[in-house]
Amino acid sequence: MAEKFKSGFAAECETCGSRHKSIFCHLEMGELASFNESKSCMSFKKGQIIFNEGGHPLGIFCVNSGKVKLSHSGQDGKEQIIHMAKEGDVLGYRALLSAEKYNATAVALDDTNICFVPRDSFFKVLKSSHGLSLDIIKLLATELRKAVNTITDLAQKPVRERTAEALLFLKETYGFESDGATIDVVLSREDIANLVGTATETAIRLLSEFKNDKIVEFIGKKIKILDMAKLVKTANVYY
Amino acid sequence: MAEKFKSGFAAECETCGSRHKSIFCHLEMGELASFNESKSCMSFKKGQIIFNEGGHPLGIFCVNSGKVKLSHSGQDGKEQIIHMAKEGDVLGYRALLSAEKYNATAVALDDTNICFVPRDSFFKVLKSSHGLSLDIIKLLATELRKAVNTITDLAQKPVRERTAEALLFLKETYGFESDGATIDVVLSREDIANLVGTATETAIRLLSEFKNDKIVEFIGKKIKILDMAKLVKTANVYY
DNA sequence: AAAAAAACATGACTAAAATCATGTTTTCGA
DNA sequence: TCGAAAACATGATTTTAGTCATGTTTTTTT
Repeated sequence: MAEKFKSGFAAECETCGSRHKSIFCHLEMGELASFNESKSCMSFKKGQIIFNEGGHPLGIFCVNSGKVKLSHSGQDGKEQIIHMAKEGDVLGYRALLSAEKYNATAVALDDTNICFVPRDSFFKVLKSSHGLSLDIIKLLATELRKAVNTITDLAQKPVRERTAEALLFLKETYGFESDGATIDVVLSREDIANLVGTATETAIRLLSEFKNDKIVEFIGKKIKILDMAKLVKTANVYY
Repeated sequence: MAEKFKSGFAAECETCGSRHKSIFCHLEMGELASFNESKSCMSFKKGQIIFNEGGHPLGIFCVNSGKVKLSHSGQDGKEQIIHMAKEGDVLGYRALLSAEKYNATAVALDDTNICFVPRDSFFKVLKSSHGLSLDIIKLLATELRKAVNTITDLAQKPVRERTAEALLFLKETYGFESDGATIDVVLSREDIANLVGTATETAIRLLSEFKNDKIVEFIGKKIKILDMAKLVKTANVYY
């Protein structure tokens, strides 16, 4: 039993708080027990790689706490951030479900606690639980809509608007700190550029402009939104 | 019985040739019968709308013959083509499965024959067939990977490369005519631009350049690939 | 604490692609 | 079959964003 607490954080899947925010929220206790028996818990320090693009998926990763960026490598190795994960998110399921290699690399942005559920366990439960299948279908279908919207944005919106949109996205994903205005995530300018799909210098310049326009303020490495209305207008979205 | 042949083309789902190319290829005869009873067959002339972005999905569309473009409307109504469908493809399932409105508009590019399977029928079979769920999961997961690759391309590759890539994509999707070189689809330059994610004039110019470079030739409204190796190189892909 | 390495910032320049303008060709409907 | 509309084409210009260069600040490492 003691082995389950290797990293000193995880209890049982049955009582895991993150579960209720995840695709496993509808699982029954018996099904969870199957996960619990086979799962292993891991801690990743900021910057550590959770899995690598091109690798073979051996299971799924349930984020218990922390933040994770998922990025896909383009032409000359330039990375494109395609997802930002937080507590309750499950990672690595897409590759597993389509029986492909990982199409993205997952890197911890924070110290992050993750439970790993091996492939066989996951598929065993998936095969027995039609409800889980339907939930996964819903998740994938929703992700696909988001991806299509991102495609249209990239094809049609100028970098300035997309940069503003990225800040709104980060706010939606990670929320504000207790001051109700500072986005609760630390990213380098390069990460922001890779999320927006632009050059690092351009992202830096645009964020500086937003600062001059009193739309945002930099609090250490974090970004505080001073004028949400103006940010939304800059992003050119109905928000 | 005669009602089933309204449009003079469709027989029974059980004997439908398109089925084997579709997500329904693993369905059993009993399950197909359920589709067959409730389905209705429709014909669309070139340019007709099959369903509209923003509309509520009432069922799924199985393409029996013909070609369909799926496009998502951006900011000022500029359309972004997000999928090109052909015989065996199923349309409208994403919105239905995520219980959302259509996120794209489907337009026939050719005279197209389509079977419509109403929502309830589809879900009835989906609920009873775990195999179908797993096939749909696989389909969605694969579509999601493709979408992520498109996102990276749009963010990182120049228009010239993406235009060449679009031609390769069209070749993959619709194949060649009997001459083994002419892509078997008719698209306007505007459509190609909306597929690439660029201005119509830019698409026109680049295609003219490809013609001057002896990479392609225009045969009426169709595009003939003269130098595949050069096209692949222009697209900057390992093909 | 000093040195090295990232990360951030900004200016100057270049290249890419959009926009605007105009003309020609093709397609389609009356 | 004629006229209008749509599609195609191409030149000129402008805008946008990328690249290159250099300097400063912040972090990290020794």
